[in-house]
Amino acid sequence: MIIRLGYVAMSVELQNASPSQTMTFAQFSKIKDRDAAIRKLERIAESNLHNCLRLLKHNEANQIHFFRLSSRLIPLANHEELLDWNYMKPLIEPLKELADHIKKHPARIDFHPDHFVVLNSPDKEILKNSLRTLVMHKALLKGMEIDTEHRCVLHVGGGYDDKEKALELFIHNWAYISPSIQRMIMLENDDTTFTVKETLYLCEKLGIPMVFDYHHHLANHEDKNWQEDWGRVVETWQDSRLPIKMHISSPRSEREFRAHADFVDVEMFLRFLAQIKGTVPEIHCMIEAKQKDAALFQLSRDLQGKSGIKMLDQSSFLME
DNA sequence: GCCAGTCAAGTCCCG
DNA sequence: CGGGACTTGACTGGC
Repeated sequence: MIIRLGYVAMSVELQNASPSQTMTFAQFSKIKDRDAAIRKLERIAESNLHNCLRLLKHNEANQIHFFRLSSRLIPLANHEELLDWNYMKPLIEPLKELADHIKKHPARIDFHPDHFVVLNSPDKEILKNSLRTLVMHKALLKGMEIDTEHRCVLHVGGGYDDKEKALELFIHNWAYISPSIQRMIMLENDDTTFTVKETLYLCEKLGIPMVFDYHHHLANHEDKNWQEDWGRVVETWQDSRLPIKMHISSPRSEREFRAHADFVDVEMFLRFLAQIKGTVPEIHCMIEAKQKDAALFQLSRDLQGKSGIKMLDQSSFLME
C-alpha cells in the first residue's frame, strides 16, 4: 500500500508567500475610485496566484505531490456588490503559468471551499451563493487545466434541528446542481454535526466520493467503531479516477479536542494505517496541522525507519 | 513592535 | 428574535 502525504494551502517555511492575501469589503468601499479599487483586488488575486506557483515549486523541490489550494485566492469574488466584476479576465495568464508548471510536475491538487458553501440550505439565496462559489472553483481549475472531477471537498452542511430532514434537503438540492459541478464534489464527515454514517448515506445515494476525516470522527460519532464502515468509504471511490483520500490531524489537547494540533502524532497515524493495511493499493493523506508543511516534514521523518514502512520519497511511503 | 479587534459569507447557542 | 461564539489567516488601528 502506497501512502502519500499532502498539506494545506500555505507554507511555514517559505517566507512572504501567502496565497490568501485579502481586502475586506469595508476597505474596498473606502476607496472612492471604484475602478482603482477593483484593480487593487486584481493585483491581490494575481499576487496570490503567483504565490501558489511559488508554493508548487517549493513542493516540487521537496518531493511533495499532494496539495490543497487556498479557497481565498480572489478577495471579494462573488460579493453581492461586485457581481459585474469579471475577476477571471486578468487571471488567465497567471493561471496558464500554473497550468504549465503542473503539466511538467504532476501533483494532486484540490480545494476545500470554506464553510459558507452550504448545499443543504433551505434558503435559496444561500444555495445560489454557494453554487456561485463552486463555479469560481471550477473556473480556477479549468484555468490551471486540472481535470475538475473530485477536486472540491465539502461538508454536508447545517443540521437545522432535524438531521434526517437536513440530509433529505441535501438530496433535494443536489437535483438542482449541474452535473459538472456535482462531479467536482467530495463529501467529508464533520466534527460537530454529520457523522461518517450520515455522510456515507449521502455519498452512496448520490455517487459522491467520501473523504474520511479521522479526527472529526473521534470528535463526532454515534458509533466509535469506524472500521466496519471503512469498506463502504473505500467503495465510494470505485468510480473515481483518483485514489482514495482522507484527512489526518491530531487534537490540540484533551480540553480543546476539536482544535488542530501543530503536528501529527505518528503513533496514532501508524495505528490507523495498520488497520487499513491492504484494503486499498494507494491512499492520499491530507495533513491538517497548524505547522502546515513543517508538520508534513516532521511526520515524514517520524515514519522513517518504522517497521514495515519503506520511504519512497520525502512524502511517499510503501507499507508492506 | 505588539496586541486586540475586524472581516463576505453560515450555523448554532443563549437569553 | 437578536446578538455573540465559532473558525481561519490577513490586516488595521491604537498604544
